[in-house]
Amino acid sequence: MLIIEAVAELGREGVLPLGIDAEATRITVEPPRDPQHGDMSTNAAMVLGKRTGTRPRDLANALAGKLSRDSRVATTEVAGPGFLNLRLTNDSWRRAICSALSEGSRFGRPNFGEGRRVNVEFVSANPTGPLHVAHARGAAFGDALANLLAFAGHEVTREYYVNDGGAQVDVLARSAYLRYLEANGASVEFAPDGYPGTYLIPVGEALKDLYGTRFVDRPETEWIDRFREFATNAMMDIIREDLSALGVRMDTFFSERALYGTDRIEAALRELDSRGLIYSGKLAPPVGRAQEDWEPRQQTLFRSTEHGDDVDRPIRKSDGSWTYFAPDIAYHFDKIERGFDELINVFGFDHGGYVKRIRAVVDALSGGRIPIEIKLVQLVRLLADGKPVMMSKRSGTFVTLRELVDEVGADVTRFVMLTRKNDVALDFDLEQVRHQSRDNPVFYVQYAHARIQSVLRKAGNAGFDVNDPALSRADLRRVGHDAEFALIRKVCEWPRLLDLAARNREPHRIAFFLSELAGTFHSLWNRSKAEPSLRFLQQHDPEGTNARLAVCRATGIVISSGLCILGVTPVDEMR
RNA sequence: GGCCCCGUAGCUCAGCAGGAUAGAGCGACCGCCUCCUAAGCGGUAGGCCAGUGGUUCGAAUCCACUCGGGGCCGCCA
Repeated sequence: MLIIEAVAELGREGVLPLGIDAEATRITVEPPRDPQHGDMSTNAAMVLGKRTGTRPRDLANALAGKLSRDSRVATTEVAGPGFLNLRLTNDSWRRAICSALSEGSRFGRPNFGEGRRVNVEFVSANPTGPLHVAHARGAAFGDALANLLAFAGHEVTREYYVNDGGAQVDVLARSAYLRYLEANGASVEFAPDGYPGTYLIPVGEALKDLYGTRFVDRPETEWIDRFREFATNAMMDIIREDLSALGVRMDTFFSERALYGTDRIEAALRELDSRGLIYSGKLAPPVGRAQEDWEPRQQTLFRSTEHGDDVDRPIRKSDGSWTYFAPDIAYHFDKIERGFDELINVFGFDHGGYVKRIRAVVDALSGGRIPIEIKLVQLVRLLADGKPVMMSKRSGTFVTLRELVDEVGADVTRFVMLTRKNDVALDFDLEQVRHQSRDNPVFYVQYAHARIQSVLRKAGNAGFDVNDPALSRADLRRVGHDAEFALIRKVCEWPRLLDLAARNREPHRIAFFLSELAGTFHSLWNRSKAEPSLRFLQQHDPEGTNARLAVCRATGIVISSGLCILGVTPVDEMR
């Protein structure tokens, strides 16, 4: 927050004459948990007192003397072991609202990204079928994180790694072949590891339209390449549509298959080899698990233990072919070569075992220069009538992203998916979001925004100028009630919250904050029923109305930009 | 056996780059619509922050261990 910055600087200035290093990093200036303690609180005296051997309370008093001369500081108070509590003048708060109005959707934007290029890889589901509910969480999280980082000044690339090179797409091709035979009138039976989902039926029909009976009863070698490519493309079309239904648009789809036969994999391995990280050897059998059938085999290994992994990882099978890990190495090498300053991967929790080796690869290939963060997204349980909805991929009846979005809408899906930190399991209660009530956090926030828009519409119709430039000139001395200041203070928390959310890669904080802000707004709204002086629109008092409209609009700006970061549409009215 | 996540009010969860008396919603109880959307709001009750040690002026927050719950791990991707 601007005010925090200002106070922090003042704090340093105030401390300097006392001969203390201003770069003391453990000094914090933040709003205290208990508002009774003022608007801002700093532990500076306690931290510095320790260093200099001065009594914290004496230091705090000295600081208070300096700070109380600033025009923005209303009162200072030394409390507890040496906290210095500041109360800002009402004008400081009013100025913050004005700056919110003049900055509009840029209000609160942290700029620590400084144009750094960040690659956010997310979803990256195998192209073997439609996206399901867990992917929806990864998509909502990854996209919101990308928005958040972009908002904080990063140059963000959203990327999807298409695993179209492994055995699973052969299985897909065979399943598509069965549907193709079916379209040609045969009766078929799926292998236990096949993909029996009905989404391949149209693919089989399309293949029949394309090839007629040409590949019926022909050996696999004749059709597998064509069928794999056709089916994979069809699946990626479905996945793109699924993402689009959720409002997610990728910048890049990176094909694993495209790495093969181009020397890309070999080049990445040469790079590792040049760093002495490739060797031929045998892995020890895993401890503590059934190992009767363990046969040590000679294979090519990556010395990932040099970079923090628990064991070295195979990159060639004993028959000389690549493991799935080999193209992963090449893929991350490619990202590094594309010049990103930072990599972020969003994985499902079932990929927790790959975190260390991916980190090791990036660390090794970039010589430790490119930071990579891997965010694991925990599982989602859908609840209907308070009971988990059964999701079975095997039977082909798993709940798809599309079904969920069709049922509750993209906005609800995204918001609810972001009401938990990424690494905590999430219960998605279908019943809850069907109700338009306080239970439904999406509704609650949307409702606040709709009320704000409604007020502004009515004000506009009544002849008030509700454009931001006009409102930013409002005389905010006309607002001063506690309930109004509660809202103003909440709005002013936005920049600090954004900064924390972006630095910690925690978009869920925005969802929680918006709920709180909406609550503060609804509270003021209802106070006005008992106290008509709090009502926004008052025809007989145009100047006061302008001032209250300014606060109202500032709240709307924050809700709107918060929702946009989450990828949720701010609505103007409830229907 | 190893690794990852979690354990905070009856329930669902915030808070965790250490800070003062631990917060919110739901549920329970008591209230509030001649007035911009009551699809809402106010109030009351409710806690050994799993446990034990450690670091610190100060720990729900950091570290170690223990106990509980969930998940992942073998040239399958």
